[in-house]
Amino acid sequence: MSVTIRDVAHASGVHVSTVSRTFSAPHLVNAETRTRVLAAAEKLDYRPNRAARSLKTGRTNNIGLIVADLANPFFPPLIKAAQAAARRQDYHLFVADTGEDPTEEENLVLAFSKQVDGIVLCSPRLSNKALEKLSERVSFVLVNRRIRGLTTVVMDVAHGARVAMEHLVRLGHRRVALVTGPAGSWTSGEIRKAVAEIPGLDTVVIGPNSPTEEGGIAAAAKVAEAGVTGVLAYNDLVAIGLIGGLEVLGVDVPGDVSVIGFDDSITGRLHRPKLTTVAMPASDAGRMAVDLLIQSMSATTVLETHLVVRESTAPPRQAP
Amino acid sequence: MSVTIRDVAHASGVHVSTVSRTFSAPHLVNAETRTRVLAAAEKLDYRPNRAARSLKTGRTNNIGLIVADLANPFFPPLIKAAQAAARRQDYHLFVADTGEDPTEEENLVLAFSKQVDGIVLCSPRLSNKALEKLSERVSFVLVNRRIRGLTTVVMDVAHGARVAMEHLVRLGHRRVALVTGPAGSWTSGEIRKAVAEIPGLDTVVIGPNSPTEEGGIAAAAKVAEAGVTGVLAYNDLVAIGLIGGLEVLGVDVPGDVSVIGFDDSITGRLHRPKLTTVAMPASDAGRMAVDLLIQSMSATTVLETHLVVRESTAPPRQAP
DNA sequence: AGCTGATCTGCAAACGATTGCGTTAGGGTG
DNA sequence: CACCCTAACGCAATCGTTTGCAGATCAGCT
Repeated sequence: MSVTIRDVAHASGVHVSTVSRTFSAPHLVNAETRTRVLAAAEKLDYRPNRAARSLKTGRTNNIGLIVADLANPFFPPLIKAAQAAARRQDYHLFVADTGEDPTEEENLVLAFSKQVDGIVLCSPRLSNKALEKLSERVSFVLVNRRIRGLTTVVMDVAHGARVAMEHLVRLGHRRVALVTGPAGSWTSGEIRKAVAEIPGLDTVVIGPNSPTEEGGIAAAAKVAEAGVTGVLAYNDLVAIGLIGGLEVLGVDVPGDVSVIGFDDSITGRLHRPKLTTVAMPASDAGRMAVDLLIQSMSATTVLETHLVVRESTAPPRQAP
Repeated sequence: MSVTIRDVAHASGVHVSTVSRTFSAPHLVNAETRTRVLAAAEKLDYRPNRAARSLKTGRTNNIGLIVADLANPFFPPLIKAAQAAARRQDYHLFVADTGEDPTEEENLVLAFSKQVDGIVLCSPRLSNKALEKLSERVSFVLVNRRIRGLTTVVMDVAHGARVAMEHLVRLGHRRVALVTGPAGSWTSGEIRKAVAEIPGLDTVVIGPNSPTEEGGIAAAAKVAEAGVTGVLAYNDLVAIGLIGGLEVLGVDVPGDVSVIGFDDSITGRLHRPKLTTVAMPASDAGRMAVDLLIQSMSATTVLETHLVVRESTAPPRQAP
């Protein structure tokens, strides 16, 4: 059927092992032989059978990437960067989507485990215990979740949240709402902790919420009732949903309430009013995660975040 | 190392072939034996080695999905649906991104070809000839590209374009611009042809353009100079970029110029002014493409599009 | 000439599953 | 009772590579 190492061996008059070596350990074969083999391989259009290779070696040259929701604009840049990094080193990337469901997350990890050299797990919702257990079966890198002993790359959301809140304080806001994400979200927890430590700020926590536009819309009424003049939302989608919801309630952004998002996603960037948001280094995270995986390094990397001030924040209406 | 079919055979007192059969052809093994084997497999936490299986069978249970740009909001819903459809049938999905580069597209197809049972190729930029050649090496389904003999699922963009233009005509517009996509784009060509056939409409074609926000911004000046009162843009990103660019030039949308996008992407949906756009059934396309691939059916499927009228279109300022 | 080492290549055993074929046991039929 | 048939299972070859080991060749040195 398809052309194998054996055909190449025949065509170039050497043993199969020599052909194998010209690909996987070129320095072990004579330069002249090597060119002869390569020529034959080229002529026959030979491509190694990866299944056979990984059966023998135990490695697959594949990586799995698992995210909560492919359609959430936060992830595509991360996936894109991860794919590019993988491809640069001759790895291929499986991508899957848990639909925010921890059980499905576990199933996916198990399903991938026999077929990849490692998994990049973004914003996992599984418990620490479950993740530690899984890490015995397959190596992985966690993104935006910190667990002792597991290699992780996290974005400094605490810093981002602090800077965002300081921005609101500087504008004159004194009472603000934190519109959080889903219950199990590590970043949501980090943000909450960071904000609690900020002095001179009265904070009301609204959540948990779905990390989508709908989540933001649903939270609008509570925000309006909370008597706040500023909001830090879990992500850009929530911020946008919230702005829309507030608009319906007759609350103007940024006139009556200032809103800050998280992510700096394309959807947020193109929204009007232009969203003030905490930029997350999603591309860097994707790239670093697969690089760490391929080098099978154990490390915990912290990536910086920064505030992008645009038009959804302003001083409160009756400034003190 | 890891637990194999042999261990399960030992533990349940049968031959390996019986174990194999309890998984791949259960009806061939006695019910009692089967439960015994399954119990042993469960206890040992056995998972079949897919590399070994595909080495023997020649099938991989993997599918490749290739898109032009992962970060373009048009694709994530398609990818999400494709992944879900694949997973439902115990397939896994490789995802890759060509960066709009035909050469990379070909490389990816070749790289995937030995490792998947088929490829979903979205909006390919390769020539018909090249695609036909490639289709001899690996089976694939084309999305939004029609080639005789290859199985495809396309969205009826011609219909969408006609309806969009009729919408403009009904509002009173007589001279409109078509802001096209990249040179090799099949959909761009279809739209162009469809629009050319519409009577009573003076159309100026502006392009090719990058299918991004930047592409739209770059086209703004030409649109402003073209003396048109309506625009059909290649996609939502281009439409949004265009609106932004026009705004800078002091042209109001929809006051001075009406703009229609394509895709109905999340980014477009959340934009202000709310974008009038042609909705594309991206999720359906993703799902259908992988279903067709898995059933290895040869077919050409046409998916409907429809116009979503929102706020970026209005009658021209001085109505006739 | 003989020895040592370095290079290069061939040999053959794996890796873990699938599958055509052969064997066995048991039941049904004439 | 002899026969055939079927269901259930074992046997062993096979998929395409990799890799430890050993043999062959040759240069350099004593």
